[in-house]
Amino acid sequence: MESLSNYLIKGIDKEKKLTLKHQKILIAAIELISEKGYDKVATSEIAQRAGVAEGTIFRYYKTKKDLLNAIIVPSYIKFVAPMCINDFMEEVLEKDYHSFRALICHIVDDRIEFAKREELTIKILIQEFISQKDTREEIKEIFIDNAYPRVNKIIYRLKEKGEIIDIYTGEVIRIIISNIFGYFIQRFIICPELNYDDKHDKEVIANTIIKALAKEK
Amino acid sequence: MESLSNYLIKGIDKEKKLTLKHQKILIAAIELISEKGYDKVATSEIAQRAGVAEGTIFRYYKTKKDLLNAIIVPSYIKFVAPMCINDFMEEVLEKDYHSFRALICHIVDDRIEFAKREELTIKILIQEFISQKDTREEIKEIFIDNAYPRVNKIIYRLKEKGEIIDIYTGEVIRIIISNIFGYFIQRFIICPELNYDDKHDKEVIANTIIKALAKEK
Amino acid sequence: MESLSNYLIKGIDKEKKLTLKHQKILIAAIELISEKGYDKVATSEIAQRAGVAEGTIFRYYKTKKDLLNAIIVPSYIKFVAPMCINDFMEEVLEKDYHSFRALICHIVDDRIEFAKREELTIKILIQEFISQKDTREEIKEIFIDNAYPRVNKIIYRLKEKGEIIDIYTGEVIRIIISNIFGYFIQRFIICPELNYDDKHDKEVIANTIIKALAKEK
Amino acid sequence: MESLSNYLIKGIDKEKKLTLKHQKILIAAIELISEKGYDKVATSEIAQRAGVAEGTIFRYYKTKKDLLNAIIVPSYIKFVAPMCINDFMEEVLEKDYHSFRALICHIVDDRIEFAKREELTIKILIQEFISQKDTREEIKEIFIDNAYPRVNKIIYRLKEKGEIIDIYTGEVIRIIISNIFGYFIQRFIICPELNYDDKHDKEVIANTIIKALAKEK
DNA sequence: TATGAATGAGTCTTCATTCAT
DNA sequence: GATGAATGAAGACTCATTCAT
Repeated sequence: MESLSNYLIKGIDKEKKLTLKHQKILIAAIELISEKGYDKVATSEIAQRAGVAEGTIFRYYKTKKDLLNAIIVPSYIKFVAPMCINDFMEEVLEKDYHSFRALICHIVDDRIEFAKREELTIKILIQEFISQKDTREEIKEIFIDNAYPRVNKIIYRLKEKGEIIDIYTGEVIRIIISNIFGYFIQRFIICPELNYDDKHDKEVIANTIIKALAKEK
Repeated sequence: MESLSNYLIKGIDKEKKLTLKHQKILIAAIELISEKGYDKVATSEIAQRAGVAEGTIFRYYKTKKDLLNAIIVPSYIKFVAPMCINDFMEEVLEKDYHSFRALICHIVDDRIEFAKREELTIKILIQEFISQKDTREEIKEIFIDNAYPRVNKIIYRLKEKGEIIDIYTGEVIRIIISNIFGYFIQRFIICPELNYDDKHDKEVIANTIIKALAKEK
Repeated sequence: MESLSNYLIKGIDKEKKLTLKHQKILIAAIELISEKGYDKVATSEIAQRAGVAEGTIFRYYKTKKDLLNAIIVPSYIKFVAPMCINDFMEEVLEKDYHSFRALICHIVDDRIEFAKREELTIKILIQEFISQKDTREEIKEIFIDNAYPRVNKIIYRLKEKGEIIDIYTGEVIRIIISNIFGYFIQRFIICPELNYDDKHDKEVIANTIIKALAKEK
Repeated sequence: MESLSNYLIKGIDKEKKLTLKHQKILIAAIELISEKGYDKVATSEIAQRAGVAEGTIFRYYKTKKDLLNAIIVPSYIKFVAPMCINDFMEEVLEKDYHSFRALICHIVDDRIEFAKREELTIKILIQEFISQKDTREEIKEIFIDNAYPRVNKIIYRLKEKGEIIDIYTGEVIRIIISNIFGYFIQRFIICPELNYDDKHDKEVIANTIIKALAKEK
């Protein structure tokens, strides 16, 4: 099985030009896995929905697990990527009095929009992250190597500027992630049958995080 | 398979006096499932760790799924039960200015202590709830039937008294649950290798929830 | 496993005084096996319906197969017995012109009455005879050893007297049995939901056999 | 499991070109089931005799029961089919004085020849029909839907023409079937070790049926 | 004598993976 | 590249039988 790290390096630009069959396989896999979960989907089922022979899947992915990674990892990376881009954060942080609010509002808005676009893969990402130990370990590793140092620096800066309260970085991250992913889980997994008012929801989530973290002045 | 609702009614006190083998099976199952996840554990493996013939498992549980339920459901019920007890909440709510803070502090403290005691089953509960659709549906149903009406009433009262902000009940619940379970997931699933300072953590979580929900006065 | 022959010898008078539990086991077994077939009934099921512990069954019958034999064999023996009793047949045969008709009518009437009384065991007998090779072999052996010589003699006598046509004994037997058991199979196995007019049915069956076998004069 | 009715419609011509392994599986299954009965044969045993992996069986038949149906149903249909063909019967019935005799002789001859060709499947058919309730129900249903109306009409016609005695259709059918299948049971199941003189046997069976049913003139 | 918990071999079935075409 | 038949290990579950109490 190829490791997630490999995907991180060479994975993304792979998507340039997939063959039609390859695309169909990916789409079928994403649909089915998001419906039933990785372990509950047979490769034969994916092949059937993709209109492809079962063997063909194994031309593109040496193992079933690789196929899962091909779905999860890019999605994960795209999800975390913004936090790895220097300029964006820096810029936000240099701004005026409202910068922390602006930062959180931006993150919440951006990530919810992203999750709406990639609903199925986000759903898979969450489910596999929670239930598959190895997937979790690999994603965790990617996070620690790539996103964490940067995020840590940003949070450190915010604390210095007196924008946020003085709790551990891990806690700040947990509070942000819990509230955003708590929403995803409610919306995409527990109650997908309800209607959601994006604008209202974003506001509530952003406010929750801001009130929890912002330093009272 | 017996329905979860049956467990709700008659399940808990069942644990009076299990035979030794029965206990061993439960313990082995809890350990293994919490380590690897329900689908990844074979009944033969459970039997082996329990020092019991495979067939013996099926004397106690008609199906493997029943065994899972015997683990998950009591745990879930005990987790949710406090919210179903009238007196407790009522009492807290009648208190003075600090009542909402007291309520949240109590819930957070109580549930974290509970989760520490039942770490393995809580872990299983979370993982299966997220990854198994049917488990989720059943638990959801129990919640809607039993806890929701009561919780709704309490939240309504808090809103009336001007203690908490005016957002939907679902959102209040999500914020509370996200932050508590977000902590559990971090502590028990993602980073179980770290040390945790209970007192500090409870404070941070309680504060997060309170700041997010309390009405500014 | 005890052989059928043993039952033949010592089996019947066994029924003198069965304990209550023993009786209940037999009754439960007969009901269940006639409903579902020997292989489809679990000993645990029999024990349950009999209100007896599973182990108790094995006090009375060393194996499950022995239990089946205890049901089948007496039923078979009672079914075949009349043909082994000298006096009855002799007597009939000595009678006047209508003797062959009388014989067949008597057999048909007698065996149908018997089958009605013992419907469940007859049903079991037929089913197991057809589907279980070893049961069949044992019953066949009993027939060849006990009933056949006698029956053969009777048929021979009837041929001599010009009452019946000159075909092989085996064929005579087959024609009689086919038509009687064909009726049982229809009545008890294929269409048990219909109502049956005993008098009419006996007539039809007897006539069928008589017309087929009687020598035209 | 595909319903028997589906087999009725599309099943027969399926046999065009089975793969070699498929054929081997069918042959092994037919042999083993006819020897020991469906319930007594393990799929692993079939696989072994067929020289095939056990899993291969399940590529061709979703369940073991489906495999049984694949054997029984075509055999049953071919057995009953002649009675569903208009022209044949019509033609026979239009004939002269000997038409009823001709009809029965034809049926007896034809069906015995068929049974000789398909001895093993006929054996399976009989055994499973008698012992498996669900198989019986399905075959019964097919008979009632397809063959019965046609057979009923023919019998009605024969009665009108004064060819046969006035008894219920069900009885006519039973007499015919009992005598033909009684022969099969004797020949293929009870005493397969004997030699049979086809010509003689056919005559005896046909005569039995004719004498039983024909109206004396 | 009666129990019923325990056994473990045996059953059907699934499915990721391989490979000859 | 693409196929899909074939594999066989592994899975959940059943049940006649035993045996300590």
